[in-house]
Amino acid sequence: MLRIHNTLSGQLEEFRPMVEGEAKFYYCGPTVWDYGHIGNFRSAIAADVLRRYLKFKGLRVTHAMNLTDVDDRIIAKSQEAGVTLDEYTSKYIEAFWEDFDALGCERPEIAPRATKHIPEMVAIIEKLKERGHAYQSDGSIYYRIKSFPEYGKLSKINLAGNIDGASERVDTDKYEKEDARDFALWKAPNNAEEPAWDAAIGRGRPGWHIECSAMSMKYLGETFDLHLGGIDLVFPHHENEIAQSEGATGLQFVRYWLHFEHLKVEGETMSKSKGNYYTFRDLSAKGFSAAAVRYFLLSVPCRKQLNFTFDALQGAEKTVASLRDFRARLEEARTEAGRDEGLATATARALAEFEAGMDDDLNTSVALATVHDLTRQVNTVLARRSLREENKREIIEAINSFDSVLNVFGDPHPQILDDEVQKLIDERQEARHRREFDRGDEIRDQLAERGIILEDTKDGVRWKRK
RNA sequence: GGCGGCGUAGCCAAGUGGUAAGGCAGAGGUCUGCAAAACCUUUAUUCAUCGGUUCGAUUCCGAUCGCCGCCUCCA
Repeated sequence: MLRIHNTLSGQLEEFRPMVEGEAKFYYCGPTVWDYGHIGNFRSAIAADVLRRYLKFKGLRVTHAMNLTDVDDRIIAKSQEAGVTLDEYTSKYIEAFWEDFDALGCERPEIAPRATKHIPEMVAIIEKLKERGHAYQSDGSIYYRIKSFPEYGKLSKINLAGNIDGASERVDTDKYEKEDARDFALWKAPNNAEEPAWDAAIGRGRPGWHIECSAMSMKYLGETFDLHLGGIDLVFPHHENEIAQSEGATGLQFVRYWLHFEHLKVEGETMSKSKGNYYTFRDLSAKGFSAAAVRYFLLSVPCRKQLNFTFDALQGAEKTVASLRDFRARLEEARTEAGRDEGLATATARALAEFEAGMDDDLNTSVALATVHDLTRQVNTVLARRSLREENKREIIEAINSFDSVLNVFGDPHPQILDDEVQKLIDERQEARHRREFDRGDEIRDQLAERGIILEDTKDGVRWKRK
């Protein structure tokens, strides 16, 4: 029984999908120009872990996510560069999916783009106007917050009080709005050159929030199970999505809202001005593996802040290597027939504890702890070379189950060595048999320089890539 | 000013009203020709500080200090 913290109720709730055996969720992805930093990927990986866990639970998953490909900044930057919106955004979008794949995330079923869904947004805006939730002012269209009394139910925000308290920072005169709290659904172009769309509601471009309402409802239905995103989206983005969607349909929009906490870097906010802003590509350039980055980012439950440090990432690198080696050693292990009951019990218990941990609001820390407990126990048996056939099969199955959710074990099947390296390894073995250890060590060093690490075991020599 | 989150060993951290998971690093050992890997042992009388409630608090309450986020445009 999966229990998740629902931002809407502020409580831990049992997750019950609308349709038995099926889960539909939407994940608000990053804006194209900001796609690559590790905070965004922490959220993307958290969404991936949820997706994988729902499948682990036997649910059929429909997952949609977007990358925002139109906003004021994108428009400004594309104009600066003298290219079309599409030309400007496509390189970021390609790069995003490359990183997404590298980090072991499964692609969503649906990855819609705002710029391809203008008519759907316009349709919602028209409906909102009909129902009195929207009004036109100066060529732009705004949402009338007064018309939606439930406004604030997600973020629990008390706008009236806040705007008074923070009034010195709100320049209300700047807007042609009935109320400072109202937000734009459709924006009139600032100038004739600006990219814009012609629609029945006028020439313009969509406001930020309307795209997610339009695309999520188009692909997942007017009411759907889960909506996820970074905690910074709670207000105003998701609050406004609720106002738009529920205002237009009169139905509950989303049943469970999940929000992921932010990443800190060395205890501080990650920001470009502080010089502690890291993208996944920055870390790759420093030699860290995607597997280690993934492991680190998912090692703490996504509802908790996580402090990124290079020490911790270094540690993740070691851990991930040992998991990968463990899986390889397990697959290669020689066995005797039969089944050790103690180990079988430990395997079953690890699976149960893993699931219990994940069921508890996706507690990946607990899930990983059970994985480590099991691998240590199995390593002990492997070291004694006393693994039984039945146990091996069960343990491999358990590891595959863990990894179907976490995807941190890496590829168990070693790549093929080229002939030249194989020849050196053979030569070293012969030298060692003649007890010419200097020659053997020389070859070992030589191979290490080429990134191939040798380990001598009772069953012969093993190799792995650094 | 309003609202919320956090502060646990050198690092990343889980967690609970009943006496501190896990990973990395460290120390000692086993194995090895030497390594590597793996295993074994070990590493917080203590959970920011100070009070309170309780038979008992790291866990609940209050205060203090420190860090993070939202409250404005933009994703």
